[in-house]
Amino acid sequence: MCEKCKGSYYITTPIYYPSAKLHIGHTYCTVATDAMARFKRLQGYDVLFLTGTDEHGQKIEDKAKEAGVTPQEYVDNIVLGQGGVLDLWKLMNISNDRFIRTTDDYHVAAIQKIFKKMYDNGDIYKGTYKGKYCKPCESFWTESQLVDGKCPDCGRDCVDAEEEAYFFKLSKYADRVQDLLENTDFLEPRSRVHEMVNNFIKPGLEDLCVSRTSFNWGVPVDFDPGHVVYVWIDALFNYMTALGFENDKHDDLAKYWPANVHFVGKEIVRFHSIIWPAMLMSLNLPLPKKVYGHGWLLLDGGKMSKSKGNVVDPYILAQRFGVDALRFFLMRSFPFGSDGNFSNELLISTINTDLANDLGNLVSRTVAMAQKYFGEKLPAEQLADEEKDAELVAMVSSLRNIYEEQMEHYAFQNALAEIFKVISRANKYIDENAPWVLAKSEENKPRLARVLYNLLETVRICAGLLTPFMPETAEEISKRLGGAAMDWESLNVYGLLPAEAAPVAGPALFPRIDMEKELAALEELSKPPMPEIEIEPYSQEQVDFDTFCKSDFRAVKVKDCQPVKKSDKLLQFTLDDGTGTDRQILSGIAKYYKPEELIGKTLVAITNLPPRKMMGRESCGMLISAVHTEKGEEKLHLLMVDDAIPAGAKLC
RNA sequence: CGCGGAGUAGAGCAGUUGGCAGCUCGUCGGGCUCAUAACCCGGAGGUCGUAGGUUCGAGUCCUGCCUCCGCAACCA
Repeated sequence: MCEKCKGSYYITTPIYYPSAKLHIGHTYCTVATDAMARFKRLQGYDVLFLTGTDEHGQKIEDKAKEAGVTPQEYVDNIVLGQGGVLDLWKLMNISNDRFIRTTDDYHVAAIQKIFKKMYDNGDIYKGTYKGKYCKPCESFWTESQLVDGKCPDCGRDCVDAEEEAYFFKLSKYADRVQDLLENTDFLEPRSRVHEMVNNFIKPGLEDLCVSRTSFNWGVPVDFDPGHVVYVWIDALFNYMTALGFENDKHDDLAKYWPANVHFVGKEIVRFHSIIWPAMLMSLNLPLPKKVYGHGWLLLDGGKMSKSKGNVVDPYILAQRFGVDALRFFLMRSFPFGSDGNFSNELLISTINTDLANDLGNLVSRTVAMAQKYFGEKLPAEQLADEEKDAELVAMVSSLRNIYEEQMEHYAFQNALAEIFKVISRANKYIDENAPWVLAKSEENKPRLARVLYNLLETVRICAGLLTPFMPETAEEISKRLGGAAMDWESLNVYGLLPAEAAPVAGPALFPRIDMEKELAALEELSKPPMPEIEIEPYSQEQVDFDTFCKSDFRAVKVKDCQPVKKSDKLLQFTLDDGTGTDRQILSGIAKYYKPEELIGKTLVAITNLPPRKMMGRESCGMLISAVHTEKGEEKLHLLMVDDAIPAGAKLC
């Protein structure tokens, strides 16, 4: 096969759930996929790069209701609106060929056909979702969710109940999926395989409930009104409907399926490595060649989450530091397969060290010397020095293949490290050859010209290989070198830059960032204006007097208070409630109080709540606290009353 | 004994199939003046969490233990 027709390459990101704006974690995954897609294009593959959004489900329905809009309006705003998903990918210079939304007409119609096909072949069957039902709560629970055989919400008895639903025969494919995971390199990194097999396959795969009747915002099951297709089939098949599977919108299935790789976050590895292959097996379709579960960006050592309020906004970072710098940082700093600790300090120091000091400065000093010593272009007469040039030339000559090897294994961090080893070597080469000394005598001009040529050629190849990560920077460097070639083949041939190269000066590619100042500025920006004190909105619903009177509030004295083992939230109280028998109550307030400081206090408790087990211990009642929010942080104060009040005194 | 991951220099991390413990930042000393106060060289700093085992040889493989993180559980 000729070099220029290497065949097709299909790569995907997950389709993201637009229940809120996307953050740096989504950006990380998409940038990685983009880098891989651009790398494959550079190599000469015919690439299809797909990303999109997964727009159905209960949560979106709820969010839309909250916002007072239709679900469609809600997702349209987050996907298409200003600062939305499409805007973000445009800003980040993402080169996706297609963007699929699960609300697209062709996808919806295709999903209905797929569902019917699996129903017709017997792998989807109508069954009953057997569970426990709590009548007062109107909630379904599985056996394992029950606490002591009672409703986990209210502690009351549950009854056996059945609800009609469709199931996919996942269990039928358990053996084949286990074989796929254990005996092929379908799922990478390898460490994820153990997790999947031990956690989900070995305990026994149950058939999967693939429809819902509890909400409407989804693809309707067209032959059974009232049921909507649940996320598994709806979302996972996007990878195929986007190519024209069961629809006429596209016609690339033969060309691109099976996918070369699905990049997914580790939280959805399970869906992609177990459920997805099983469904494809059911339809007798080829499986994707690989699923790669990448790590997460952690913040302060923990998961990023909206509730923690520590979500990093990619917009702010891209606007302050530049898109290429941000893309570079994400790929350079973290091994793709494992978690990494994100921090602004690391971001800034990476930009300063690699991009400003090493790469930017190398380009700057090289171009400046060429112009200073030779004017418009280098002279053709050049003198190589075998001994002095050998190491640099050898490193640059072998760089493309070393880089390629790393890229093929999704080791972006290592691929970039290899490039920067060469950049570093080039800076050293300048020192070794001291061009400013050579420039002092006319007879050394040919040698000087060759030294500068070697540097320019090094920059050409390094910049070319940086294209997948920093497309704009690579293009700018090509211009600075006088329009240097950076196609894949040329990056493997040392000496392609014309001897009479005519470099062009320009402003610093990556100005150094003042760490202290920048951190302070970011700190300011990331602080959303938090109200000093925030209180819970008042209830609009009225409670009738009789119902209220049923609540038996009592003053209680804390006899003892202990932390609960293995729980970071619970405290166990032994209380004197005036009856002569100790009352035990568990309360999730360990974050706010040290156990010992509560002993002896007089508190208020509601005593006639049904007992409830927590972490295996019984809690008889609830301690009353005052809660509010202060600068975005939840605050809690136990109600402590006058110690003169005797234990058991009724509050009314 | 729920599942999984991690513990390597002051900080952040790399160490693929066992073979002289490395990188970046910081720090200390030196060099250079082309360049973005940058670049180059050198020094200091590690009982590789811990105890045992396999081996000629273990950061790497095996076993026990400790600590941290994620999932799960729980948050009346």
